[in-house]
Amino acid sequence: MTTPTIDRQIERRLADADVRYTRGRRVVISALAEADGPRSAAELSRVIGESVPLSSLYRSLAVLEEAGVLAPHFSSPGLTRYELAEWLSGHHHHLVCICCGIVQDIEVADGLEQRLQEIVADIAGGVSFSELNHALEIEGHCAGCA
Amino acid sequence: MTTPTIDRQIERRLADADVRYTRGRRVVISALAEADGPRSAAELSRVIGESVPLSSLYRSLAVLEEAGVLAPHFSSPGLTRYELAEWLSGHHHHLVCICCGIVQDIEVADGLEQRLQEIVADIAGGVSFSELNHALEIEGHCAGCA
DNA sequence: GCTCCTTTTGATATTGATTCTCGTTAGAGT
DNA sequence: ACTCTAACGAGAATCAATATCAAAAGGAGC
Repeated sequence: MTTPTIDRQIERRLADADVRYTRGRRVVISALAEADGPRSAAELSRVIGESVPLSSLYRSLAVLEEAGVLAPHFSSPGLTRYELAEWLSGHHHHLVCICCGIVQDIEVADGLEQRLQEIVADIAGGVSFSELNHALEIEGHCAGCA
Repeated sequence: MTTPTIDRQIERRLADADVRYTRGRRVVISALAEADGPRSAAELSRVIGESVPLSSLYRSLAVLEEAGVLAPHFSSPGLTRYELAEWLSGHHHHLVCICCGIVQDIEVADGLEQRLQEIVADIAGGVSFSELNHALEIEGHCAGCA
């Protein structure tokens, strides 16, 4: 369930953006907060039920992404999954199942994460992009598909 | 353009899979070999022109992926980009433009790549996935969008 | 080159995720 | 409670991708 802390942070962020934190949007956030990885509109709808119609669900996801509360994630053909933005959930990486497409969050221990940051900084030094972020995706077969 | 070496490797792989290396498929491979990153069906079609209709282009991409010659890449909502599989193009990572979605390949120097491998191996050790592959995506703004 | 057989092609219809439209409803401030 | 604007929700529209199926092309044997 959504922690009170996260909920208050979202309330503040949405208020700053003049976006209302309505019932439907709270339901979406709550479902994503309970998930252990990014979820698509269809996956969320399955969990949430009919209390939020698909068209509203899609609009809520778009609005919350626009406000910086959600981040999109792409790993399966033709659909977008969403997760809480990193300033809410903490920096993490993903395990992606090649077989069924499900995505699971992983925390990386501080020491490893720091070494990763160094590598990314080294790479970013020689490149024409202005670096903002990095994502390490590890692909494999999940327990269910093994 | 497609190098003769890569072309011969693909010929052999497709022959082994009983899949013909037809004109349309050669055009697709050639366009992807010239690109400096993954490309979608629409992007390829723009380059290739009308000599390969979209329906055939999509089918070629699916067949070539099935045969292990192409690998899909997801970084923009609602579309799949393809690139030559790593056994053809070499292991590499990606720069993803947050703004326009374009993806550019990057080579990572051997030393850095080795450190990256170590980190991934460390992470994979404590996880319920059978690890097969890793991908480091660096997100930022490309030169055109900066 | 010709025949037969199988794979591939290409125009079109279809699916599925997502977005748009627009009249109705609900929130926030007064 | 009143007003004004943002949000909702049902359905239509869009767009990438897939399925269909008759016609064309590749390859093997003669």
